[in-house]
Amino acid sequence: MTGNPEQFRELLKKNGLKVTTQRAAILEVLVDRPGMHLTAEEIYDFVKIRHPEIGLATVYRTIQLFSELGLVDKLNLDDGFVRYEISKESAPVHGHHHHHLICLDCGAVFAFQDDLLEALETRILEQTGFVVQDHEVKLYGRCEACRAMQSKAE
Amino acid sequence: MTGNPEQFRELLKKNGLKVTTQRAAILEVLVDRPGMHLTAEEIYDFVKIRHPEIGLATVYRTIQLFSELGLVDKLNLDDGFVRYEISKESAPVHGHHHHHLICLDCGAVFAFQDDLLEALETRILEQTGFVVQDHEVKLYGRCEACRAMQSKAE
DNA sequence: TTGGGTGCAAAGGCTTTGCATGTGA
DNA sequence: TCACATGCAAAGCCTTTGCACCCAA
Repeated sequence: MTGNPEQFRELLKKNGLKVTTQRAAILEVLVDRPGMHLTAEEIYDFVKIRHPEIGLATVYRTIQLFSELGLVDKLNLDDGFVRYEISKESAPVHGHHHHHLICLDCGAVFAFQDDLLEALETRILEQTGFVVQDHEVKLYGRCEACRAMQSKAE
Repeated sequence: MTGNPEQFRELLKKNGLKVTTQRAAILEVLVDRPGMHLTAEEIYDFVKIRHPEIGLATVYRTIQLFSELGLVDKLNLDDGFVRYEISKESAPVHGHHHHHLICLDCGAVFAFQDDLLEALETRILEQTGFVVQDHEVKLYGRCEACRAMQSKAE
């Protein structure tokens, strides 16, 4: 999670990067909101509360940096925004941790942990010779709350 | 596949839409290239060969229309372009047909057919009450050709 | 000291929209 | 005829980039 400031400092230093107020502030916003899928603008707004001087460009640059360092995961819901959340893994390893349930009614996004895809990946390797390193799975449907509301309305 | 012009005319008429030269031309470009993932600009370039008068805006509008009609599937490779391919299903049904293998080395995109996810969807329903209607699966890794080239180089 | 980092504003690049004109039914 | 469709150009919108100033190390 790299909620540990010391780990964060080390990671940056190790890559020849500086530990700035802005970077720490952006990380904090993300660490405090695990599982939320924030756009750059939303992150910007949260950071501005405590650091009004920050620029949107810095948020974009920092998020991209964090993404390269493996600190955040990207999520694209095809609504014109790229979204970010703090990575489940702390290390810069491209682990298997992308399952998102997206409700077509209310737009809510849920996470789901499952490693069933390992079997699929094995089959792909056998049949095509393609080695899977990472995956992104988006499942569209209807969440429990929306289904309950719908059946009540009927 | 709706490679059948008659089906295409019927589908448009049924929705109160007109069968225009442009729409037919764009569909033809897509039908002739199954499994290719074309950007709007690429479709535009192909259509222009035979119909130089067409405008890019028409391509965007038509593709969006086709998407709503279920004639094309969208694919987002996070490179700034939205890509389209003719739908495997002809009907406006959101079927289960999204598995893409994306090579991190050469960028090639392969399709893979598999319904292993049905088991995952059942599990999700049981554990969360979320009903999955459609899914998009992107698997990132290394294709056979790139792996072969790599091992040869070493 | 000094090279990386930041803020601001301008530029980019894909996509959408307004509007006058064109055209299928 | 006439509502829908098209072309062109302008506008939108998210994101990136240029540049002068700033500040961790």
